[in-house]
Amino acid sequence: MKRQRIDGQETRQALLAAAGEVFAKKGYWEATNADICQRAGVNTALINYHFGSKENLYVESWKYIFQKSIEKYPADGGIPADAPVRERFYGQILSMMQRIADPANHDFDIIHKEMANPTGLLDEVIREAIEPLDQNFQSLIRELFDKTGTEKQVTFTHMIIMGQCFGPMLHLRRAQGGGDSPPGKKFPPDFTIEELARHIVQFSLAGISGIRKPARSLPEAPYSRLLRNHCKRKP
Amino acid sequence: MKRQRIDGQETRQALLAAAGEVFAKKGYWEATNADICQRAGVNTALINYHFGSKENLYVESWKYIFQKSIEKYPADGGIPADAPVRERFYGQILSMMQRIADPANHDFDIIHKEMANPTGLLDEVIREAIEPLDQNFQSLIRELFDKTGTEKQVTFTHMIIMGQCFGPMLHLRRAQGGGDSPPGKKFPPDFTIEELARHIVQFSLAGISGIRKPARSLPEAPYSRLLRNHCKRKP
Amino acid sequence: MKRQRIDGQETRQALLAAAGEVFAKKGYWEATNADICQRAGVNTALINYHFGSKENLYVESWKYIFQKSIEKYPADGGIPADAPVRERFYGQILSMMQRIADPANHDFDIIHKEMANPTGLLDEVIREAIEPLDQNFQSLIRELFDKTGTEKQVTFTHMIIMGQCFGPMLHLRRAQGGGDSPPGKKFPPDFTIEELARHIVQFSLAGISGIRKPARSLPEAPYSRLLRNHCKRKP
Amino acid sequence: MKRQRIDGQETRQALLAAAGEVFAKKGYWEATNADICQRAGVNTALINYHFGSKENLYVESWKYIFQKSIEKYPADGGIPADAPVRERFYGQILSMMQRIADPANHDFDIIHKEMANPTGLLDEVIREAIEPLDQNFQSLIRELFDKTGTEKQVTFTHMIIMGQCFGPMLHLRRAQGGGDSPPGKKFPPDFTIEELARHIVQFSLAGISGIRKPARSLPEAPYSRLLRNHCKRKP
DNA sequence: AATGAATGAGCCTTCATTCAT
DNA sequence: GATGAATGAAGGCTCATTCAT
Repeated sequence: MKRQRIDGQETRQALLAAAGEVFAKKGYWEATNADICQRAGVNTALINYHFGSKENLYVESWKYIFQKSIEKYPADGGIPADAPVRERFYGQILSMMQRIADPANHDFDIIHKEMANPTGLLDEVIREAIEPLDQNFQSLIRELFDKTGTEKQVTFTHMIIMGQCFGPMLHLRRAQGGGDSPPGKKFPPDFTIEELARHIVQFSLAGISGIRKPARSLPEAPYSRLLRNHCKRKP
Repeated sequence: MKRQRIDGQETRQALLAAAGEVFAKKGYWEATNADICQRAGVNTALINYHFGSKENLYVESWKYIFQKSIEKYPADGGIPADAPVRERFYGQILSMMQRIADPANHDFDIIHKEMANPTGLLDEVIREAIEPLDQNFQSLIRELFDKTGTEKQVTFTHMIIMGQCFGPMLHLRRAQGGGDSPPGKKFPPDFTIEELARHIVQFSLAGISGIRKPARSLPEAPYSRLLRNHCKRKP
Repeated sequence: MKRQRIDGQETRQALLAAAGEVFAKKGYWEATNADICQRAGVNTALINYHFGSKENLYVESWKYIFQKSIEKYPADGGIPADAPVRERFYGQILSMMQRIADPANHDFDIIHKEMANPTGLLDEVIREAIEPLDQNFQSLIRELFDKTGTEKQVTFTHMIIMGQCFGPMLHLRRAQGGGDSPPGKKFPPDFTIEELARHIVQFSLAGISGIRKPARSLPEAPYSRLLRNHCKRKP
Repeated sequence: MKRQRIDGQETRQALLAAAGEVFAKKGYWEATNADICQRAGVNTALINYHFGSKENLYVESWKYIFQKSIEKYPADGGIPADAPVRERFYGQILSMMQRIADPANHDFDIIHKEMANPTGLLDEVIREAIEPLDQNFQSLIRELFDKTGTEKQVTFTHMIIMGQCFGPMLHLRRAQGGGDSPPGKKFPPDFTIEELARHIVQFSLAGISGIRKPARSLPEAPYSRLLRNHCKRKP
């Protein structure tokens, strides 16, 4: 009993969506073709028929779900381009966090797994997708520095603000994922993404100000000198 | 031709170390016993002889490399307990980042992989190892708030400062791992861990001040109202 | 080069039959999947494809060969239900012995191996299959006692008549299996199953009569008293 | 820390005894050298040191436990050679059954496993041990026939009386072995070996009489003719 | 386009046996 | 005589992929 369709598009899409979910949940290596096809309700052989290989499906499915994800949560968070910079800053941060936090979205889960356990298969496609967003965000930070920051300060600040956004989201995703993994005491019992985003914005605006005109320069002495200095970077 | 050793401890340690490297590089599922034993230069069956199973080796090897790691980089960063709080803050952050950045250390790589793709095997042992450090750090942040912060503010701040530290380190580890041009395109060409740590401290101290007495409350209007509000939290 | 079949049933049956033979010959633990698949002429992985596991194949194959066996030798031996009890007695005994003796049948070999070396995997399925036959036979014995026997006498008699049937069959199976000179040194050179069955019936009918009205009670004295009395039964 | 002994005899015996128990419980293939040595409290390598191989240990251990067994329960059951034949008959049967039923004895368990699942390793040694007992018993049966029975009648009778003794013992051993395997409704709740032995003797004496002078010849007609006649014996 | 069957490579584990001490 | 460590050969099972239909 074959489920014959007009063309393969329906099957293709079912596979792309199912693959996104399974890859996001289990990662590339633990996910099996059988898993994916079962969830998609199609025959196992169709992955190779439509995509040629598991690797290809992996790439295609990430592109697919990332596109859906970015459509649902545009990068600017809906803030007009002529709004004050703080508003746009808040908009981008909130949008990013909402995109990650939405349990229906899986693109970030896969990115995270790729960072932890790279297959290398998504390197190029993720870079292409993320780079524009990244540069957008970085120029916004540069704007917040109001042309007073060095390049290095901007880069560092960019990196650590991204860390502020992603870090807590990892815990949130874990807490969402399995009902068993302890959310830990870290999460206040009643918090919203908006609240956290506002905390980050407030914290970071003050942080940037602190970088721009250090109230008191961070004391170099007396103990800091003692700190060991093991890892500079690979020669 | 049998390679006989004085006692099994030598082999045990070789396996623990090799396992740490391989698990850190490939993750639990991609790592094969053959990989590990080849790197340790021993017979495949010895994993089961010495540890009973791959799972057990995984747990034991993480405990082993974490202990080495924490010995090399003590949590306080060498700052005495009676030093000013800012010094101790810097000490903990630098120590944490150095511990992660050191290419000879693999404990964090495994933690990261566990967060992205949990096997569950390390849940208990990691929690036992990390919890004290975590609470130490959190009480330090509470101290920085000088009893003025709410519980939620402290928790949020803790979470995002951890994010500041880890976020950049993830990119650094990737840059170290692959043949990518070190220290990765994301990093300024002449950066050091100490420099970044100092940036984080300066940024965060200002951020905490900003949270404690907000210069101007973050503008709620007019655009913020437009922001969508999708994900609160699962009840 | 793939050997494609109309449907999997052909392969399934080939595996069930081959498994029956191999399990009967070697027992569960000595039998290897490779053995079975080689005999069935199929790929090793097909056991897991069709049955999920070696254990499952074991159970399914026993059910399969037992069904074939009982179809070939119905329990009543072809004697109508209204025939005299002695005829039905003979019928059941002969049928049972023929079923065991037939070199094409393997269900009893497996039962015997399970009794000697239980895997436990067939416990339920064998019990379900054997119980009705057993009760049938026991009620027949009760009928032969003509309501004069105690419950214990009936039970004992049932047990030892079964022993009469099985005991010789075990030797016969061994003689069939090995290159031993058939029908084995234990057997008269010109014996037939029917002849042995008739011997058992004649012997047992007399035995039952002897139990019902003991000609002379078995002498208790004088030596019997000397007999040691080690094993009563575990309390 | 080596447990040095004067000579290996102590270790040898410990291994022989432990091997007997383990082989009896698990059979040759499921029993592992590690099992046996653990129970004997000695090092794994000693099996090969003292016996050369697992196979050899198997043979030696059976000889060892059989000797112990036959010493404990002499074949004649303690009945003098000049006692009446019925007494001696009873003596041999009871002795045989007690030897099997004694939970401290394992020789029969191994014999049974060898019959069900022959390794072939014990063929010769068992035959040598059993043959004298067998011939003894057979000549006793011949005596009971009082020179009236044909050779075939004596052989058949011998075989089925052995079956009477062994059959019930198999159930008993199973019931003794694991507390979980259902003893089944077959066993009267309160029975003793002596009682059962007496039942067998009474039954068999009557049976032999029935063979010698059949009260009424077993009816050949009308149904017996219908009985199928599949398995004569292998050509 | 779609399916179920089939394949082969590879993984973790077990275990009798051997070796150096 | 005794020990702990080490070895290598399977064995059961998984899974991406291929093939005939």
